[in-house]
Amino acid sequence: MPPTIKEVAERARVSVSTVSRVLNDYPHVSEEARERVLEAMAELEYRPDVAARSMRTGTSRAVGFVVSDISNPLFSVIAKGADVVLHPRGYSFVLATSRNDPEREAELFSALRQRRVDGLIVAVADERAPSLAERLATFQGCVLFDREVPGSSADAVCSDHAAGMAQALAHLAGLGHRRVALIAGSQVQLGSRARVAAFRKHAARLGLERDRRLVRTGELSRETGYLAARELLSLDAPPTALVAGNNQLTVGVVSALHDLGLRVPDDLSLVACDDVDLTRLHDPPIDVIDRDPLELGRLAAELLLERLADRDAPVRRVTAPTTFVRRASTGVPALAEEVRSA
Amino acid sequence: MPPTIKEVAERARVSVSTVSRVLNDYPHVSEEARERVLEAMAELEYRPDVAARSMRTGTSRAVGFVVSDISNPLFSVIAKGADVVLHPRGYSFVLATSRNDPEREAELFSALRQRRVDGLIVAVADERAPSLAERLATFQGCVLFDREVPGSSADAVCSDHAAGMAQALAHLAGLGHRRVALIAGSQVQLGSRARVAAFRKHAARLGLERDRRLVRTGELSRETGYLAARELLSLDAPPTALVAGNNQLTVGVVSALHDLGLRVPDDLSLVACDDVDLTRLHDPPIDVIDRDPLELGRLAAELLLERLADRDAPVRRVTAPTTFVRRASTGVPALAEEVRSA
DNA sequence: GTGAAAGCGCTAACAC
DNA sequence: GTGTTAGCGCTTTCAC
Repeated sequence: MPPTIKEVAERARVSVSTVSRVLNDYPHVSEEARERVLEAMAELEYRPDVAARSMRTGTSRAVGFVVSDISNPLFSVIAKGADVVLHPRGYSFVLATSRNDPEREAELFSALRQRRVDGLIVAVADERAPSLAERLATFQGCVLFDREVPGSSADAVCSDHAAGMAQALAHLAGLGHRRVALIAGSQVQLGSRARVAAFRKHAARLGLERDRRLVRTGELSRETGYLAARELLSLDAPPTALVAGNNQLTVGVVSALHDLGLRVPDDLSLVACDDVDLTRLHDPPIDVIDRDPLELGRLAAELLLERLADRDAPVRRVTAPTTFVRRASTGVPALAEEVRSA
Repeated sequence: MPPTIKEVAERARVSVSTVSRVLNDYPHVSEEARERVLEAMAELEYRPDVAARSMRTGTSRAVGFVVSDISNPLFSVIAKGADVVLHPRGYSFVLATSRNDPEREAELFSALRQRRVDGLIVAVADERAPSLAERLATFQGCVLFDREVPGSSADAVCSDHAAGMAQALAHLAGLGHRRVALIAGSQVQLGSRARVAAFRKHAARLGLERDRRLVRTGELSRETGYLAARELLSLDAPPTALVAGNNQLTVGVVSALHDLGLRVPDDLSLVACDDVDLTRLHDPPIDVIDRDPLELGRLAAELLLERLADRDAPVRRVTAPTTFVRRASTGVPALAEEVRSA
């Protein structure tokens, strides 16, 4: 059994209240008492019981991290970034995965509240889920990742998807592409929505072909990426360039190209969203719209800590940059055109 | 404020003990009372407070997951697998990352104990860390992943590294390789130790060249993989085949080959340990010694739950299979020999 | 500057 | 079959 505050008090020959005061850095404790207490705590390797403390104070120094799938490298790196700032501040990290199912997610929120986690870092499955804003508001703090919940006053960290998409499309247009396709996620999540909107806007501005069939949305999975890529490439007039709107979609797209025996960039130019080992070490390396997920995790954690420190601070939504990284998966469309007409 | 057991009791016109009995499925409750309680709980959306409960019972229905780095896909997939079995049983998942630092890890154990987590799933940083066995024993249950702690009676789930390594080396030997190198991790972790031991044993059995310089051990990082690969390839007599003993090492090795302008399998045959997107979608696809990390996570969680259900059950160490998956990154050494002598 | 004591929400004796 | 109550380990008035 771990030592209790009572044992520390006895050993230090003071009352439990004095020990508690030392523990919580209260001012009115004599130097002498404080020292005896500190000594006793060290000798017993005393650590205050979190459950008891949280029952008294309503606070637990734990935060929930809710994402669709922790094995997605984007989320696992964000988790790592958040941990980097949370851990030194004494916060624990409760992981929960929603599988992108709003009902399961609601259940997770409930369980996390029951655990009295102080705050949440969460990429909600569906921004329009019923009474989501109210649910989120039951936590002392909540930071949305790349999401926007109607009616919610939650803080958020988002990415400037438009900037990277604009650069990528400008690059493709400059290369001579006119038929560019996008595979993206569901429109109930800001991240995917922003990518689609930016794609449409900049495609129009750059004079790319407007063809609704060139924009596919669906689940953010490998399967969707695979199927969408195959469908796009079997169009009468297939695209000469493709943007994969998420790391899982990219995996599917690359598999599809492989199965079809198509080479990048000769047969198709490819741009991925979010940099992972696969995009960096692919042969040839894949152009990406990149962002810094470790930094996003850090930012989210910092926002959350600030919120927990001051519930009444103004709502903050911070936007982190994305940039287009040129590598070797994009080229002139000429060859692809030839291949097609051959 | 969430509803308390008292409010439920009042609403159901029973005492708190009856509510508690219903909550904990005690036998002696009248059907009528039970129903009124259930109804009241539903109406209030009551969820028992975990802190209060855990203070009373000493149990928290939370487990700690301690690994070096959650962004390593092996660990994030194991986490996912464990979550699949833990979540439906009502357990929460507290994530903690050690960065492979035994001191930090000890600190994490202490924090997790303070949180009263019931059990641990952990890949310890250093099996020989001082009083590690005792530390682990302070938890009601503990499952080691691919580790063996001297003097500890913790359960464990391990991989049969020897089997996959034997198959891989037999394959390479069959292709005609005689100089095969291994890059692996530190010897204070069973996983790496087993791979090195199996490599040495089967290399000897198959009559491969014995050259100490061909076995490199170090940190399980991309940097180590990169540097070790470059060193091996600049040997007077470089290896004709290479086994990368971990997914991070593989990333480094592939980078090194890329920087050196070397192609697989023409210039070097490559076998990786653990299958990831990179190995599957590399051009050419990389041969791997594979295992099922999702299943490993499930297994670990099941072992832990069984331990928590019966502290006195016999210690269990389960071993899951590994298999060599032939793809396209290994070939006859002939060409490499020519290249070298040219 | 310090101690005594109430009480956070729950479970588990114990009494009836 | 049900209610009363002590107490888990802590924080926080309130006295002194």
